[in-house]
Amino acid sequence: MPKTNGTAERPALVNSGEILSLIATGTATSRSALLEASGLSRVTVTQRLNALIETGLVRETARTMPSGGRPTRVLGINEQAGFFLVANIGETYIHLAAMDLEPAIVSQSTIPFNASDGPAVSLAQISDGFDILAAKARASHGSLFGVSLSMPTPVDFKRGRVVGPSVLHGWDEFDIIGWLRGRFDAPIYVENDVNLMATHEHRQNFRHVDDMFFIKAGTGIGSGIVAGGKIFRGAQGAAGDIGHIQFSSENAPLCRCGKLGCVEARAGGWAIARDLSSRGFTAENARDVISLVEMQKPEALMLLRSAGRVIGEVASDVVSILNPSLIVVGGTLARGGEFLLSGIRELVYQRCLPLATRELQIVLANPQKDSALFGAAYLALEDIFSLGKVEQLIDRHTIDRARPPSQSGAIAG
Amino acid sequence: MPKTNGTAERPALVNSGEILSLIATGTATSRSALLEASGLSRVTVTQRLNALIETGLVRETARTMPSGGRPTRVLGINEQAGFFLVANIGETYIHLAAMDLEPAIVSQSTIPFNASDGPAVSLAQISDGFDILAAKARASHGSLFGVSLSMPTPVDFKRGRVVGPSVLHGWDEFDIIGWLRGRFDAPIYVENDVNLMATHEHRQNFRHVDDMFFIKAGTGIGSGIVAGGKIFRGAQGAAGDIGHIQFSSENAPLCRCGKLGCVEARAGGWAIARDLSSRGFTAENARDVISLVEMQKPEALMLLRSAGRVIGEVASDVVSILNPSLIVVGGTLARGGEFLLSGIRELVYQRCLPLATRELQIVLANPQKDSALFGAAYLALEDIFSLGKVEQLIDRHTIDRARPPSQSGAIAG
DNA sequence: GGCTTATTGGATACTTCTATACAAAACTCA
DNA sequence: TGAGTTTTGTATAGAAGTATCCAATAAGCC
Repeated sequence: MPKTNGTAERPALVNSGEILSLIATGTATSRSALLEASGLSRVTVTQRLNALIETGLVRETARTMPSGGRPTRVLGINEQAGFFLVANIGETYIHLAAMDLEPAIVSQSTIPFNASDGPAVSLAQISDGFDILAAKARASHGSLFGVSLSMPTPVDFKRGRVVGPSVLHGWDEFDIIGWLRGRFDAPIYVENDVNLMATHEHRQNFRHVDDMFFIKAGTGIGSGIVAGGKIFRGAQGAAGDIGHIQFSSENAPLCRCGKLGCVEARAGGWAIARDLSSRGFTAENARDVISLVEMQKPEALMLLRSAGRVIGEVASDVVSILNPSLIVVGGTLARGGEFLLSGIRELVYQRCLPLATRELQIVLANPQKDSALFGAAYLALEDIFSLGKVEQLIDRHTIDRARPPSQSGAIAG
Repeated sequence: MPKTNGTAERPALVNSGEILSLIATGTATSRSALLEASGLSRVTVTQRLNALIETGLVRETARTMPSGGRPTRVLGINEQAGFFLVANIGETYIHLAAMDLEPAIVSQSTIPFNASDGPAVSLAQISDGFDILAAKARASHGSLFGVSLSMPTPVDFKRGRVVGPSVLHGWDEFDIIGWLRGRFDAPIYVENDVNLMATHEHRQNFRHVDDMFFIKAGTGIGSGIVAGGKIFRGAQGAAGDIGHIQFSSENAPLCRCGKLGCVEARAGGWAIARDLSSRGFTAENARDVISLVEMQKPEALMLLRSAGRVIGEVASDVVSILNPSLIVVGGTLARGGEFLLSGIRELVYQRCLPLATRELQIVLANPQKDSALFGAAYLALEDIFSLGKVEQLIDRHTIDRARPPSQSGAIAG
């Protein structure tokens, strides 16, 4: 007896998940590549591919790839077959967006964020904002494929919770996924913002780099580890917490965390702002620091370069421990360009053994404001299209399509 | 047309690799577990399993597991179906062994090692030693399944070469795998000894820990990273090189590597021996240090504890960066027990955020001399039985068995 | 000992996938 | 323009795997 789900009337769809996964992840984007990658026969691949194209999930793109003979048609997922709802929770605002499967932003909005409101209130505000974006997106982009949240705190990814004390009082151990499941009928993801920025940078610009280290130098300092092409999270999801590594020395500055001499207290945006303030400038955070840097104030340049050396000190530890082939420096301070980078490079090349540095690249991230949003979309995208879970997506999609031909416009609120 | 290989006459063997892999890796060790894990039907599993048992690769063990009804028979690979040749290259000696698939040592030998001989001479000596061990092993343990080498230097695992300048002059970039392929017709592996010790410790005692950090504190200091259950090697295979992380401070000691203030120059066995010598003791290496510790010499105890604090300093960096759930301390200095461990614990708990330490365990490794050998065996074992490669093994094994006629002439077919 | 439970083996009809061959399509290059 | 090359589609027979039913087996439990 066939399964009692969306694939019931389409036998060829039953096992087509593998094909969809290969296309979505970019592992195989032509019919012949699919043949090789899947190990299936041409008959089977053709059959399943046609079924997928029929559902609208996959389409033939206009592009072709030269082969010597008849060029191969490039396949891709139809970016408009579904959409994600993503949110980036910042310090004082929340950035919401509906994103297609490219991923690209379809529509977006911003709402104020008050950390003291607690999770239930803020999640309700986010959900309300999502509802508005979803109503628009549903008209042009099919159904909701996933919800993905970027948090400015450590997150236990598996459990979908903020962990450890942080600026977000009341969020610690709050069941975010559980709460959102009550409002949205789709897979839900919660992840730390730095890991998402690292994901975006990797997928967008360095997809073929196996081991990458991403440093976010902003008001605070954090990092994301890409090991074997995947985000490495550690036991509690706290991996990459380089901001509070301590260096012992005399007159170690006091950190926000209560310890002395943390990296962040020496090189974070707030620490540089602190030092600039004591020299008579007005600066509170990383953005203020960068403004002064852009005005070419010598004190700001000097302090930024010196911050680079501090970050370079941790970076050299990381290089010794992880031996990445690429370090990407992002965050607000990265807008300071070479003034920051040169200090990092200096320390890494000074301290690390040549074996680890001879093929090491240290570069700036693309300054992009929505990096965490894109990372959040990639996270959802890749999980949803992963081998074990695609079949669910296919079911979901075919059922949704079977329902209304959706011509009549308005959606009630 | 059937494949023209060892499985030609046994159709049921053709796709039985998955079954074998599941059993060998311990993922599924009973018939019902195999059914679930493989997703195949019982008929197919039974058929393939029988084929595997017939070849002698798999056998039913005497053990059973209670189930409420008829207990399930526990399956396992037949440890005597094949053997590995493994070698651990030390500073002045090479430890050779033939190991079964348990893995357990079948027979062993030791030959002197002279680093200045160069790779060709030493590899020839190793191969000669292997030949003797193999001749014995072949009589009782089937055919050679793999050759695995443990090196006291950084190794680029993928390319099978020693990389970076080290104590082993002439070995840098020498094609070890290529050389050994001329002598042995089996897969060949070369890996750094610390990674192998970490592998052994993980597989033997902490198989279900995902993220583990292994510190080898001996004459030198190194480490092995287990991330997601697998050894993490980094871009050049140089990951885990914590011995040469520098701490800036006044009167930083000079390291063997030419830099100032490396961890090894502060806390390595040779550094403690150096400090003990300057206090009138006779000590050259980690073993000498431990002898003095075992004699309860206060100076030795003090220096060991202080070395623990230095190691703890790097360990705390590692905890911040990787967030492991377990740190295992091995190597000769670990024989100093709590005197070493307490210093490590002290610094880690002092420096790291509670989130990262609240479930962190810091323990001593089992003091076992052959740790690297076992690690080398596990390395070969797991690769050979991995999903993509088992089929080759089956071919190889069935051909080998078909060749030497045990009784007389032809096998009925 | 009988009852229950769960594993294990085997036979059958049926579904799914493959191998193979042939044909058409779409590009390059001379 | 036509030959060469590779991709793509489809029909067919046959191989491989599954579902299902029935039966035997080996424990624990009362």
